[in-house]
Amino acid sequence: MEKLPPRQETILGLVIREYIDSVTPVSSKVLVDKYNLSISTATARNEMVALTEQGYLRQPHTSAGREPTEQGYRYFVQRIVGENELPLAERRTISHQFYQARRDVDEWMRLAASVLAQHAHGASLVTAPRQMKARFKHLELIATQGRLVLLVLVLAGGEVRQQMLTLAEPPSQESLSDAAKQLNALCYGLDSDAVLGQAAHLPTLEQEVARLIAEMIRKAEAFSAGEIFRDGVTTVLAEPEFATSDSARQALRVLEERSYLEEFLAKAMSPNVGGVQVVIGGENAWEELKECSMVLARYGVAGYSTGALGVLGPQRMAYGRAISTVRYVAGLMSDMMYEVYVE
Amino acid sequence: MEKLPPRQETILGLVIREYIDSVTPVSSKVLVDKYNLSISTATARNEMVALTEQGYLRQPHTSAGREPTEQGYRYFVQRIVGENELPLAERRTISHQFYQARRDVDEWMRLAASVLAQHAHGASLVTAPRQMKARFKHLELIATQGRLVLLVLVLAGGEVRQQMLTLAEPPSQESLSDAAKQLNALCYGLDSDAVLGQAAHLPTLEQEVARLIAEMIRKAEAFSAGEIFRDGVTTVLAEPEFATSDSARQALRVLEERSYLEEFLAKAMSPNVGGVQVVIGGENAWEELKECSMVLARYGVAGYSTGALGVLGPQRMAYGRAISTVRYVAGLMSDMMYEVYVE
DNA sequence: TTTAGCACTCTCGACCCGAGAGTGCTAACC
DNA sequence: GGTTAGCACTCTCGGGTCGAGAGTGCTAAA
Repeated sequence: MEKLPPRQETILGLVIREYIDSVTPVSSKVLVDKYNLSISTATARNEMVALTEQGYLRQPHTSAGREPTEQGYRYFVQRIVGENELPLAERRTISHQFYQARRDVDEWMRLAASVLAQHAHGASLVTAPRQMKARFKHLELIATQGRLVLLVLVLAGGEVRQQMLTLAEPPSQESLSDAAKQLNALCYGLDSDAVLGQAAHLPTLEQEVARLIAEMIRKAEAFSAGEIFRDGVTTVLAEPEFATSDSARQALRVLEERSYLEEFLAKAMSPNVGGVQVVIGGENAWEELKECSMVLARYGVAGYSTGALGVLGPQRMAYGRAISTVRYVAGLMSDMMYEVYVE
Repeated sequence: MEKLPPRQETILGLVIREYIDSVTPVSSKVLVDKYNLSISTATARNEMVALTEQGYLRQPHTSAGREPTEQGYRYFVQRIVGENELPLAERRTISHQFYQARRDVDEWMRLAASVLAQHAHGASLVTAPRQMKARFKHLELIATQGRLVLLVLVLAGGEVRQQMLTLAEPPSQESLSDAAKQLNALCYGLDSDAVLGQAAHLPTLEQEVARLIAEMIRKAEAFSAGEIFRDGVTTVLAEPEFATSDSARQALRVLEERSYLEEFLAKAMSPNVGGVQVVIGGENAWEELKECSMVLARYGVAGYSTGALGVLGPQRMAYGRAISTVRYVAGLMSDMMYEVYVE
């Protein structure tokens, strides 16, 4: 993306800022008046014509003001907003919140979603981390009623998975504990294949459990069964862009449908500016996100266990805020996960 | 609610059915034509006047058709829809889906939400079950990095909770295992107070863990940290009632905000027709739900571990379907939980 | 008690119109 | 050459009008 002449850049930036504020096409008059430009409206108009011809601005109709195009936003994000950090006060608040929740593993992602929604002013989403290479950490077998057994599997990294298991006959808790003990000793630190390898030379009960475990580990690698946390959906729906419920519904569908989101986040994985990826208007590939933008980042420990988090808003979202918030929260989450991750 | 004369009841039922279909005020003409009534439009009109005077129907404006009032829906639900069950074929499909997921405890609620949304044609919500009287079942202490310890607590009923714990100095996995073993033996089946009682005469590490456990158990009783599963939100937003995003947002807010929902479900706990509760138009108490109705039920094992599930839709939802679906799914979930629940 | 007939009412969409905002262009100016 | 004042032109938006159509309530007859 070529660099624009300084004055055009200034004007583009101001048009975008003003548009984000007012959500109405920006006229040359308000631009000059509101921002005390030392040029006349006619000059501003000339520059705006140039920007329109180059595709950075658009007129909804003749004799209306200008509004930014996707290309305009992209230039804005890449060249104008810059790499500013979140204000110290906000960073303090956020890190304090995470500090207070540091013990409650279940709470981390919920908190991340809430913080993102609040500080980036958008709908946030946070996926539970997925194990790149899941490994066995600990197993617990618990007798319930009759022939049903509850299998609790802890993976390296602390992820917990549960499954039911039906045996041929009611087991005693002792026999289960023994089996668990043996498997714990045998499988510690192993991956899915290795666990399966162990299964071969084991008694039936242990063998059955081992097979099940191997499958659970594989599943954990393939898909995060963990949920997707959301917050601030209502807030973002209040934005005038979503006044017609049709576009609201489209945006929501993306947030709701898991498969969709997975695909999307996969594509958005490739790291960009400081690890933060900005997707504007679905980048022509996502019909549903035509009117939206997303600011995304991955978090976690690279190569082991990572998830994605981000913010969705209308195209005219406050990119600066959003980018720095997403970057900061992703960093915090990564740090916390690093501490828990077991070598 | 008094019983209406048979013909009025018929007409009320038909008006509601037709309104649910067409979402436009129902005129005497379409009523007589479409349902082959053996009365004239004038007679139908007379009855409709009577129903309007009694508050079961309403005219949006003079010389428009009639639409049902909340009172009308309520009569419809209580007297007309009856207690019909879901068709066998659908019951089979559903129970088969649950059967396939029977092992995957994590999947149950997600599945319930999906089934409800699909079969009852509304936005569904399912809260994770909450322990009425949570008791200790099993504890696992896992060393991570440095002084951090991951505490995995399994409660009676299979609910799993995780917490981090920071010790004064890095522990060995053996010392942790020993502590866990001792506490498991000591605390099995105990409630929060009893666990706290045990804490007094224990070495520091065990004592600290025991206190933490007691607190976690108490928390589990007070609030379901477990999430709320939703499905079909997008579908219900497509309904014409929610065309203006304002009312859509109001309805969504109820679905999004946890505290809201908790309060709501608490109120809706009192059992009603076959354990299923129908809340129409927020029953004058819930401003946000003015345009919506909900069909709710509790599931789980009474007195031990229960959650709530239900469907939210526009006031003109298909009550018959919704009620039978909710009842059936709640029943299935309860059965499955009963099997897992450990006496 | 039911029904045919009819006058009456109200909504809804189409259309028109004028005010106002904002532009693009031209010509003068620095 | 870049900048600016002036001006004609264009398009939207809100309000008002109007006629068609739908549906009612009422009356009187069956």
